[in-house]
Order: sequence, then structure tokens, then C-alpha cells
Amino acid sequence: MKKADKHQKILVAATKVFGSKGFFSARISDIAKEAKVADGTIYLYFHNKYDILLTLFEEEIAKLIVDIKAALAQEEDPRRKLYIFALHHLKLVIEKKELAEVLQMELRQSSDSVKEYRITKFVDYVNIISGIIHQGQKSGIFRPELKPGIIKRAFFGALDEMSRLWILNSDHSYTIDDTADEISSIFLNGISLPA
Amino acid sequence: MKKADKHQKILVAATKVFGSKGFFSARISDIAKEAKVADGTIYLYFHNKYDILLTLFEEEIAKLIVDIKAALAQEEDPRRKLYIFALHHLKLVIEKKELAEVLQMELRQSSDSVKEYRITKFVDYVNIISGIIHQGQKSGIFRPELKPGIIKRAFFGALDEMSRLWILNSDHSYTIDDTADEISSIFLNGISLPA
Amino acid sequence: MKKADKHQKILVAATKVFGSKGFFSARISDIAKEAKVADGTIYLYFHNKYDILLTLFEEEIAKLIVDIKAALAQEEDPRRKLYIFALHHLKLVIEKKELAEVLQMELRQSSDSVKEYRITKFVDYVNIISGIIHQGQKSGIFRPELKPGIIKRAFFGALDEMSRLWILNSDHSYTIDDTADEISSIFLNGISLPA
Amino acid sequence: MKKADKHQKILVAATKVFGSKGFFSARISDIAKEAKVADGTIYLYFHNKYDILLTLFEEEIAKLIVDIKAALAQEEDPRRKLYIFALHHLKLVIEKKELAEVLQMELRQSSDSVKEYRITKFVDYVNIISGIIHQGQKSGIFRPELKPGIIKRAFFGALDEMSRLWILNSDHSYTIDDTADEISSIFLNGISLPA
DNA sequence: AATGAATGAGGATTCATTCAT
DNA sequence: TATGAATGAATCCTCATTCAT
Repeated sequence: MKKADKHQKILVAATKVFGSKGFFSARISDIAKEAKVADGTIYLYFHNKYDILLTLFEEEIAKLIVDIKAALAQEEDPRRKLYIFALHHLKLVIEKKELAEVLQMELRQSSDSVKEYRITKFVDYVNIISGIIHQGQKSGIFRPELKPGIIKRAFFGALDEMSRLWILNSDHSYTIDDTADEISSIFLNGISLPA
Repeated sequence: MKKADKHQKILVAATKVFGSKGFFSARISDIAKEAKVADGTIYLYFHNKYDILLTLFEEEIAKLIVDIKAALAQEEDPRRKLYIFALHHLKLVIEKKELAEVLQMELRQSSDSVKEYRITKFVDYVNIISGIIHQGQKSGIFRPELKPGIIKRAFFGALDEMSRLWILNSDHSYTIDDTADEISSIFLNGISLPA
Repeated sequence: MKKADKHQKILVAATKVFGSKGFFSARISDIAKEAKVADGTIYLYFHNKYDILLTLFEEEIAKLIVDIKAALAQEEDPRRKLYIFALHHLKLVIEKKELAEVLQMELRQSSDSVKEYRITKFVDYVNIISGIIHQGQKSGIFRPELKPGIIKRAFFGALDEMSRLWILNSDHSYTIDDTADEISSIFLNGISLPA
Repeated sequence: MKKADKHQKILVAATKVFGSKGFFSARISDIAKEAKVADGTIYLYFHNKYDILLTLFEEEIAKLIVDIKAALAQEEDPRRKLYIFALHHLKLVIEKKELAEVLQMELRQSSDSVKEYRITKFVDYVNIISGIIHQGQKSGIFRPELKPGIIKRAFFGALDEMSRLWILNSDHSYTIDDTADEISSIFLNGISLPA
């Protein structure tokens, strides 16, 4: 197994373990067992437990940004773009339940280093939304008086809370597409100029 | 000092400490010092560290529900009610920054006992929103095809994310009233039937 | 048991354990067991394992300095003083075998903090010797051309090496008094001016 | 590279590393890096970390004994011999600072295997001194009532302490020759019969 | 009821040693 | 022979909880 593979294997295991027990309750030995490596091996790839969490965010959010930007590039209409963002975000929740849980829980951690982190990678992600809003305002589709800084937060928050619903409830009454559709249409109705 | 007072004093201290360091990083001795009692005294009022967190939610959210319901009772119009809910929720963030932080962070903890708890008290709180939506749909003000279960989550999530913005940023460009207004109007535009 | 007592009890235990296994091989749990306290209790009195060692030196050498100075105060003749110093030093080896072993072993540790320490407390101790030499030179008893800085080291080294002999060998062919006498007389012959 | 060369290279590296960090704080990987071999390679030449230390003593002290005996063979006078021994010992400190540090520190370790070792090789070294004393007593130069067993220890101790001075202090006020001269003359004055 | 010293279980991390390549 | 990634036993230290006073 190549070096990069083991690095990845540990991250995958950590995502799962952090997701199910939370960062603090997760034990290094849990991650090691899940990754089928020795405890000590983890320290060949990461400085410490916290470094695993940080790397997790860095790598996964980076991937997510790439994916979403690729999907958005196919589309012109800011209204459609908002829907696509919602859809992607919610899809992530289903496909990478564990990462979503980590995002859910750990992103709220108040430790300074995470806060610092947030203002880099995570903010890039959320700023995709304000970019869409901005574009829509320039095209005369969205109401010009709205502050993109507020909308992006509200939109992200709405999606995020929906994710929480999915993560915590096992039986899902609604499909992703329906939910993405419903949330984006509420927002679109809310922020669009009358035709 | 009466028994109830010390119980309360510890909860106030715990709110502050959990808020600033998070549940796991908070030490019982931190809370004891903040409450100006001995470490051991805490165990005369609470079973364990976790019990403090649970009690905190129970008591504080209960109070919050009472407050909000009182405010809503003054109002008939579901559209106004939604604005009032938003305003109250955001006001809480300012007035009880620490509790809001605890809500922000710990509510996301996936530990089973919290999950269990959420389906009681916290859900009551969020259900106030779906009650408003429902009422609005019955009165023919809100679009009848929308699922209150989704709307309530989206609305709460939007508010919650705005709170996060406030908690983590020190300088606030927008006022609470503006934000409550903007968010509720997006939603109201989004979910209202055309007049 | 009073607080100071437990502090002392731990130091006594540490002296014994460090003495028999050396600092690095000694386990905190060994010291705790020897002191009949819980492992954690040690950390109520000391910052860490290293702090125990440092405190040990500080307290024991301080006591030793007091004792030796008291004994020297009774005496005028620098020649007698040197003998008294030798006698006290060697007596310490017998009476506090463990501390002597710690001194033997750990004082040689090259860690910076110990080195730093040495230039304070331990140097005070050894400087008692150069004080005696100096006094003897002023009184015209010791050869004036000798450097007290060298003599003190040589004399201490000779005593120290004799201690090592005692500590490592179980059967002692010579008595302390004989040894103190022999070593001090070699030095006295070596450094005295012809009568 | 021949087998013996790598064996030697590791010992040289170990001398340096043990000397600067002490045996316990030295890491196998430090030695490996210093010797420019892989960690695992060390185990092809030594059984374990401890075996390196033992071999170090064995080989280096053996060399030292050969050197000193060669130098002493040139000389008849026991008084000159003592001076030569002192000079050689102190020269070692300058030339092989690291080995001297190892001697300084690790020789004091009380671990049983080292203690055992000491009674073989190291004792041979120190016994060179008692041999000189004995010879001097037979020749009627040194006082016959002195116990060579004590003198050898005291002399070695004095030299050893002087080494410590050199190793720990960077600026050396005295030259080796001066120091060797001063120490051996103190002893010679101390142990010689009046002419 | 209140205290805070004492407890000891638990876990992150290190590093000597092994072993597949 | 040589490598260095992998191992996992070992240990310092933390801190929730207890309990004698």
C-alpha cells in the first residue's frame, strides 16, 4: 500500500469515527481500529488528533468546492445555480454522512484554530453562495437591496439545518431533490424581483 | 442562600463556561470557580457533568418557549408572528451569548442522550415555527402545498446560521431588527401566496 | 495529614525511587506506590516528574548547606574545616543513600534546566569549599598560588568519587571517618604551606 | 563499506548523541540519522539500545587503557606516571568530549547491567592508578600507610570532577597541562614521603 | 450542606524494535 | 545487507467523581 493510500485510509476512518462519536469522544484507537492500522501509525501521517480533524476539513471541503464549482460552471441562470448548490450540499449529506456530521458538529467548535480555519476554506465554500447572489443582482434577477452577506448565511443555514434533520432522523419523508427544490424555491421567491 | 439559588448559580456559570470552551473542553473546576463554589458542591446539585448540560437546555429552552409564546400571543397575523419569532431568537443570541453558543455547539453533539433530549424540548421550540406556518396555511396566507416540516427547519436553520455569524464575529454590520426583518421577509416572500 | 506532610512524603518516596532506578527508569506510579498515594495526588504537589527532581535537589541541598555551615561555624582552623566538610559529605552518603544516588546520577544529566539549576544551589554548596580554601590562604596556612576554583572541584570530585564507591559497593572496607581523614589529609598535605 | 566500518560509524554517532542528550533522552533515530544509516540497520549490529552503550564503554575504555599504558611504559618515576595519567585523562575530555560526557553521565546510572560492567572494564582503567600508587609505595616514594584503594578513587574523582567542569563550562580559564599539573602535585604532595 | 484533597481510570503520544521489501 | 514503515507496549498526565472532615 502506498503512503498516500494509508493517509487516505486514516482520514476515511476518522471521518467515520468523528461522525459517529464526535471529535472529543472519538479515541485514536477507534480510528486506528477502523483504519486497520496500529495506533502509532496514525502519528506517522498526522501530528496529533486535532491535525486529523483539520486535514479532514481541508481536503474534503476543497474537494467539495471543486465539485460544486464544476457543476455550477455548466449553468448560467443564477436561480438554477442556487438550486444546484442546494442539491449538491444536500447530496453530500447523504453520500458522506460522516463528513457531514463532522461538519455539523465540529465546525461549531469554538477552538481558535478551527475558527481561524473557518475564515479560510469554509468561508470559500459559503462565499460561492454570495457569488451567485451577486451575479443574480447584477443580472437584475435578484432584488438589489438584499445584502449578499446575509443571504448567503441564511441560505447556508437553511440547508445546514435540513442536513441536521437528515442526519439525526433515520426515516426521511422527503427526497433530496424535493428538499433542494423547496428550499431554493422559498429563497428564490424571497429574493427574486417580480418578473 | 437557598438551595435553588445555588442550583441556578451553577447553571449560570456552566452556561458561561460551556459557551466559551465548549462542553468537552470545559472543566468541572472551571464551572465551580465561575460559580464560586467547591468542585464537590456541584455534585450535590447535579448527577454529573452531562447532567448540567441537559438541565441547562431543559431550563433555558423552557424559559425561551414561554417568552416566545407570550410574545406571539399578542399577535394574530402569522406573517408578523414569523417576524416576532425571528426577532426573539436573534435577541437571545445577543442577550445570552453563552447559551446561544452552547446551543450552537453542543446541540450538534451526536451523543445519544442529547439526540434523545432533542426530540422533546428542543423540538417543542422549533415546532412553534411549524405551528405558525400551519396557521398561515389555514388562514390562506401561506402556500398550502409547502410542508411545514421542511419550512420550520429551513427557517430555524437560517436564523441559527445568522446567530453563528454573530457569535463568531465581533463586529456586526447589521442590527438584529434588520436581520430579523430581512430573513423573515425572504421567507415570507418565499412562502406567501400572491395577494 | 497536613499538606506539607504529603509533599514531603512524596519527596522521600521519590528520593528512594530515583535512587534505586534512576530518574528516567523511575515511574510516577513507582513513586506513588512508595509514597502510598494515588498517582494523581503527585500532581497536586508537583507540576511534573521533572519538577520532583528539581525540588528534591533544591530542598535537600539547601538543608545540607545549612547543616554543613552550622558545623563549620564551630570551627576556626581551615584545615579542620576541610575535614569537617569531607566528613559531612560522606556522612550524607551513608545516611541518605538514595539522595546521594540521585546526586550521583542526576546531577550529571545534561538537561539545560538542571545545568541551570547547578549554577545556583549546587554551586553554593561546592563554593563552601573554595571559601575554606580562600580563608586558609588569607591566614597563610594554604599555599597562596593555588587556584581555589580548581581545588574546590578536585576536592569535591575526590569526595564524590568516594561516595560512588560506597554507593555501588555493599561491603565497605573503610569507615567514613577514616576516609574523610585520609582524603582531607592528602589534600591538606597537598595544599598546605610547609610549617 | 566493510561491516566493521558501519559498526564503528554507529558507535561514533552514538557517542555524539549520548553525549549531547544523555542515554535516555537519545533516540535510536537520532543515532541512525547521525550515522547516516536507517534505524533498522542499527539492529543488525547491536542487540538493542543498551548494547550500544555497553559496547561504547567496552571499546573506548579498552582503547584508552592501551593508550595510557603505552604512555606510562615510557616512564619510570611513579610521580611522573601520576602526572601522565592525569594529563591523558584530561586530554580525553578535550579530544573526545562526547565520550567523556557519556562517561560522566551514564557511568552513574545504577542499572544493574552497568554496575556489573563497571567491575570489569572500567575498574581496569581506575586500577592503573592504584598500580602506580602501589609501585610508588614499593619504591619508597609514597607513604606506605596509605590505602591504594582509597587514593585511586580520590584521584580519579578529582580528575573526573575537573572534567565535569570542562564539559559544562564553555570558557576554560585553565589549560589542561596546568590543571593536570596542579591536581597531580596536590596529590603528590599529599601522598609522598618527605624527601 | 459545603469543602477540596484525594483518587484512579482512561487516553494521547512516543519510540524501541520488527519485518516485509 | 539495508531500509524505514509499521507496530503496540508503555507511561505521563488529566480530570470527573468521591468522601472524610
